[in-house]
Amino acid sequence: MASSFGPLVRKLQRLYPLTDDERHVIEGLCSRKIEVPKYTDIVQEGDKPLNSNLLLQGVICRYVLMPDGGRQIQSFHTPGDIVDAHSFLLDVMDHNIKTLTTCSIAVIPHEKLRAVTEAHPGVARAIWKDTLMDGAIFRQWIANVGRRNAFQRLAHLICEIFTKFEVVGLADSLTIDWPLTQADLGDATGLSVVHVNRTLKELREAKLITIGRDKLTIPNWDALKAAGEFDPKYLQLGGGSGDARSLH
Amino acid sequence: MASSFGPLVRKLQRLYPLTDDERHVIEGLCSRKIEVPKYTDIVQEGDKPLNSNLLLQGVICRYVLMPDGGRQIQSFHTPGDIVDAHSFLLDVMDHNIKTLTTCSIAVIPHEKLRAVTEAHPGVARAIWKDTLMDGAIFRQWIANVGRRNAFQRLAHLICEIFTKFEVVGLADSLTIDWPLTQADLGDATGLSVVHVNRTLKELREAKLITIGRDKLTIPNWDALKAAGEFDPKYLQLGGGSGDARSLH
DNA sequence: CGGGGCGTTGACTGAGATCAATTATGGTGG
DNA sequence: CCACCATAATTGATCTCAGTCAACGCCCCG
Repeated sequence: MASSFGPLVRKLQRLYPLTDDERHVIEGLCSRKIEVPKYTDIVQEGDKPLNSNLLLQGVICRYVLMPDGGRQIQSFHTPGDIVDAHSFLLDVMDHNIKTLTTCSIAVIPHEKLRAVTEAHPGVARAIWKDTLMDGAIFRQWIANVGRRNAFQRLAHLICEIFTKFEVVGLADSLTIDWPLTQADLGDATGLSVVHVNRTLKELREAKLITIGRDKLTIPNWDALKAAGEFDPKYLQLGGGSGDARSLH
Repeated sequence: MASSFGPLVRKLQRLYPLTDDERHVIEGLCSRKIEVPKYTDIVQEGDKPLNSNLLLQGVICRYVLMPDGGRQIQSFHTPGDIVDAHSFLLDVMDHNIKTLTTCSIAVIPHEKLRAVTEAHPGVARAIWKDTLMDGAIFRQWIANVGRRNAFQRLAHLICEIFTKFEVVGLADSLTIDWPLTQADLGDATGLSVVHVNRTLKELREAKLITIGRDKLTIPNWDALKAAGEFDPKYLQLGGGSGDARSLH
């Protein structure tokens, strides 16, 4: 029934009941569509953007560079995510955003966002809720990096990514297209590349994952979930009003 | 001029221009005021709150408990913070919130929040922006825990706390009332208590901090800031329309 | 077919955890 | 006012997980 709508409407109505009117308003937010090649920064620290970016296709990460040259990835994003919704209200970017694959992106001017959220409290609330969910994921990452060992951290992160893929229909049963290098994984979990490599090997040997030719397979979801202490509650997949497909 | 308003209005108008009307509406959000003793959980994981809590006085932390009994603190809060604004839109709590001192708290019913944000887009935007700033702090913490060593982590955290205190007038020149135990610091930075102790000693020996009798003094702000790579940009103290006191 | 990025492995090092005492510190009841 | 107890801070000794350094293999792409 909602198949004529784009990924943002599909996502938001999973979070929040939307009227037909609101659905059309959201669909009209996008001003133009752009294609962005792999490994391209779309926003950089210090920028004062006038648009937000809705990811339509591909995978994107958010990261900061440390003074010593290190990098910390703070989140990954899948289609339907407004990767920098917060730039609507926070004027200067405190991090960078980069594509990890070729991406298709819809550009949403802040002035449109302003007009629409002013006129439609329901739409404002839906997008607000979306930004709050990002916050919930950030909090999880703090705990992941602060209190889990390498094995658990990677298991948890892989669970999160897989789930995000699955929700937007990018999982083929037990496997997904894997967009990350081991360096990316290290920068996301606060580990060195070498240690990521060794820990992935352990995960493979424990039969929790299979990696081959840009594909990742999770043969035993429950085992990986347990290893990473992964509880998808924080991803807020339960509530909302969308077609509540049961996951896993 | 705004002295007749409470800490929330003072904070929000620092973030966002507010009309007189909006100021009064915000002031009217609070339904009742409660006093909460030290070390008391005010919200717990799994709760489905019907109210949000505005901190009027005292210090509060947000934390999760890990399966192995460990604890990860995810944020600290000072007066003017709505410590669980997100519970307005995310129905189930994925973490706990606890007082670290005796606290005075204003309870804001979600239904009031709903009515007010629906009728006043400016108020909605101000509170939304506030939740986005929390998100910015979470992101900083990911980087702090993921990519800095013990010395830097503690320096950074102490800078953040001191700044938050200063903004709401809780700093007496170079010193503040220090509400944290070393265990708290460890749980916030992902370090063990023992190592926190040793690292604080280093910070003392480097003349970056002084701790005595529940007071913390920062004799050399610039040095501590440099040690923690602290850049207050993410706290969004610059913009807004409040009386822009220059800090430091 | 050569070079650069990424993955893999080994050897060594080190920051920070863990274990175990000991010493403040502060609150409480007699 | 003091004995007592719990909590927090401090210190030493030892261990370990993860970082660093270095080399090598693989594979894709020009």
